[in-house]
Parts: sequence; C-alpha cells; structure tokens
Amino acid sequence: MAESTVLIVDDESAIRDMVTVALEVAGYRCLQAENARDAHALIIDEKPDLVLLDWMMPETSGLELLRRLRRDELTAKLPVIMLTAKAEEDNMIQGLNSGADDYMSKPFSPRELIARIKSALRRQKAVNQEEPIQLDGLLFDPISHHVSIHDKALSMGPTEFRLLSFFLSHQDRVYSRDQILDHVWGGNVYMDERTVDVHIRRLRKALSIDGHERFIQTVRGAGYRFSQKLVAD
Amino acid sequence: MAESTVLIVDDESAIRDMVTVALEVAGYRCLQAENARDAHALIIDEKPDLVLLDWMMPETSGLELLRRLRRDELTAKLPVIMLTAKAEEDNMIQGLNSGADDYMSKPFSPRELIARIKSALRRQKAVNQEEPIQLDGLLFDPISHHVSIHDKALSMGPTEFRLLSFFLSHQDRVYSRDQILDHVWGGNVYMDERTVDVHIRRLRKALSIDGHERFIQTVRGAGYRFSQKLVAD
DNA sequence: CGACAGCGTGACAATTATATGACATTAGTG
DNA sequence: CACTAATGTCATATAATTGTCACGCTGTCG
Repeated sequence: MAESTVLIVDDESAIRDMVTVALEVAGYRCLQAENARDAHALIIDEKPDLVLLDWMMPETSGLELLRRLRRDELTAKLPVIMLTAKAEEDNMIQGLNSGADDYMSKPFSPRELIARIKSALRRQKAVNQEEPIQLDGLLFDPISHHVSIHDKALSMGPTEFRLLSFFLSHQDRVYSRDQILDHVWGGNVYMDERTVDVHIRRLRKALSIDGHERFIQTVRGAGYRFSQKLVAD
Repeated sequence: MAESTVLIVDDESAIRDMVTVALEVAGYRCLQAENARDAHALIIDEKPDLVLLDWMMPETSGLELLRRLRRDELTAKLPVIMLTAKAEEDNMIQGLNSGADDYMSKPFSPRELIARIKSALRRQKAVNQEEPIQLDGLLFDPISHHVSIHDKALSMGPTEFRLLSFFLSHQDRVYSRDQILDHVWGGNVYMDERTVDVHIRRLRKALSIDGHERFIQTVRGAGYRFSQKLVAD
C-alpha cells in the first residue's frame, strides 16, 4: 500500500514540526506550508492526499483557502482537517459548513490526530468506490471484491484486481506500460516496465475461460488496451 | 421524520435545564437524569437516540457509565457526547478512547451543541437491530444473545458477538481492519489493527462445525468479508 | 532470410499478508 | 477478594503475492 502524503499548513513552525514527526512515525509522507499561498501551490503541485489546515494564519486565512479549494473541481474532494485553537471553537461550525471534513482543537494528541487522518482518508476512498460493473458476462464488484464471469467466481491477486479496475474505467484506449505503472501502482515507482507484462499475463489468465482469453489486447510498440469487443488488429 | 430523543445526564440542574431548552427549541425531545444510575435506567427504559453525558458526577462518573454502555451490545452503538469542564480537557482523550462519539467543553454554545448532535445522529443513522437473523443454518438472536447453528448453541465472547452482529448486517462486502475496528469496537479507538485478525479467528472458530469453517472470507490486501455463499475467491 | 526488438511464459526467491497459539493483563462475577 | 472469562499484543508459522529473470516465440525490416 502506497503511503499517503499529508500537507501541514500552519504559520507556527513548532506545530508543523511536531505534527510532521508524529505523522512520519506513523508512516505518512509530510509536506509543510506556512501560509495559504504556499499551501495552494503545493496542493496543485504535489497533490497531497490530505491537508491539515490551521484556522488562523496571517494574510489569507485557513477558512479562505478551504473555500477556494472547494470551488475548484480538482481539489473539491480533497480531505481537509481544520486545526483550531480552543478559543476559536465557535468557528468550527463555520469551518465544517465550508467543507472541512473534520477539525481538531489544539492541543491534540498525536494518536487522536492519526486516527482522524486515517478515518478521513478512508472516507475519501469510499467516495471513490464505484458501482458494480458488468459487461459481456464479466461482473466486477468493487464493494465485495468479487469478480466473476458468467457467475463463475474468478480468483486473482490484489494487483490484478487493481489492474482490472483500472482497465474497466479506461476501456478502449491504449496505455503504455509507464502509464499503467503510474495508475495501478500509484505514483512514482521505480520499477521495471516489464513487470506490467507479467501482471497483464496474470490478469489474462485469471479472466480466461477454459483457456480462451479475451478483453486485453496487446498493441505492439505502444502498450495494452482493454476492450469488450474482440478486435482483430 | 420522527423527532429524536436526547438524554441529558448532568448533576447540575442548571445545565440540564439550559440544554433542555436549547434542544427543545431545535425540535428534540429531552430526558433528564442527574446521576449515572438513573441515566442507565432511562437508557434501558426509554431508549433515547443520543446521550449527553457529563464527565464529573457524584458516585459513578460519566466515564464509567460510558464504559458500561459500550460493553453492553444493546447500547454499544448508542451515540454519546461527553460534556466536560475546561479544566478536564486532558481527560477528553480518555473519553474518546472509551467510546464517546464526540465531546464538548463547558461552556458551549447551543449552536455548536445542536450541530454536534445532528452530526452524531447522522452518523448513527445505521442499524438498530432487533429481529433475529437466520441464514443457512445459523440463527442469531440479538435480544436473547443466542447464537446457534442447526440448533446447536454456540459460545463466544462479547466481542465476537458484536463482530458477528456487524457482519450479519453488512454481508457481502469487504471491510478493512480499520473499518471493522471502527464499527465493532466503537468510534474513536486506537488499537492495533491485528487485533481484528485474532477476533476473526476466534469468531471463525466459534462458528465452525467439526473443524469446517465458513462464512468469513479473507480478502488479501483488503480485509474480511462475511458471506453466506461459499465463494472460491 | 537473418537479425533484432517487442512480447509471452513459466519459474523462483524475496517480500508481505494472514493464521495461529501462547501469554500477561484486565474486566466481570459472585 | 478470589476466581473465571475475555481481551489485546506478541512471536512464530504458514501462505499468497510480487518483481525479476531467463528463455522462447513472433512479427518487422533491411
């Protein structure tokens, strides 16, 4: 499982560092920003999985940044946890109404912070979950993690499952091994492109019915394509 | 939509009355209790939808009552919001660890209180299970706490019982260890995910007939799934 | 027709995930 | 207070998965 990246936005470096240490121990990658402008740039650039956002900051406030994020389609669903001092608790309502996913009052315990981050990330994942997909005898259910062809259950490893999931939502289009690595293995992985071949092979095998394979076509020199149609190319 | 009932537990009548007024204005039905014993009785008797629980009370403390509620399957899922004085804030962590859904520091604004109650009730919206469940030889009675397979009574601990209860109302769906922790151990719990494995094991054992296990499938890299069907995965 | 690059295939060892049994601690019970 | 059951964590055992490789096949192009 790829580690998640968390962006910490706070004008006090002591807070940033404290949180960074706690999160890194817990296995998260951390980014820091000390104002809303830097934060926004980092969000666009580094695409963190979650943002910890301080309420009170010089210049643009955390609330204002939150509103901007929510207005932009690309960042509308980015999980944001607001950090507030005790005295500002009244404002939390406003924060939650503006689209924060959660909030925490300072001071907070690292354990609680981790728990909330986990929880927020998980909810986010759930949002991206899809409906069962059915095509040409193939049934793919991301909820139950069930894959079957003509009611016959198929068995495959987690990577093949993700690969199939990717293909199903990107049909009829050729993807290079690089692109597939990016999408299925997530982010910047240093890995042999040929590994994709092997997993394609495994997926093909898993999807095959009595030795007859379908769905995945090789496009020589370019990559692979998933297609319902039996294309003679 | 039927109005929700909120039980307010606090030894100071001034607080109880203030909160009662605020909640009734907002359209909630209110019950009051001035100590843990009365509160417990009211919870059993009136089955409120949510409890506002003061931390510091004479005799049994709010925390102790909370723990008792969480231990009993019947009240394990009842939303509880802890009320604490500012000076006790350190204890909140402990409160959250014991299964409170949220907490509020006195003095609090009615607005915020309403918002949190709404939020907690919304989260709760899930299951309120009363009917016995029967499937494929397995009989699960949430009222008598009886579980049997083909009329043969099974024995399991409270945690396994809750786990089974959760699975029965969430069949054919994969849940991560984290999610299972949240649902079965109650919200804000910080515990080793592997504990789930152990309890899965215990439940499997309890549900097994002459060494043959069913119902619970492992989904590698994802979590566990409860399914009536015997799926070759 | 070579020669070569791209791809398929099976095997394999390292890695990772899960299962299991044991144990110390704590909660429940009378 | 003593006793029993239940719980959570570990250490270890087992199993599945993963990435890489070597080798063989196939189409391509001069």
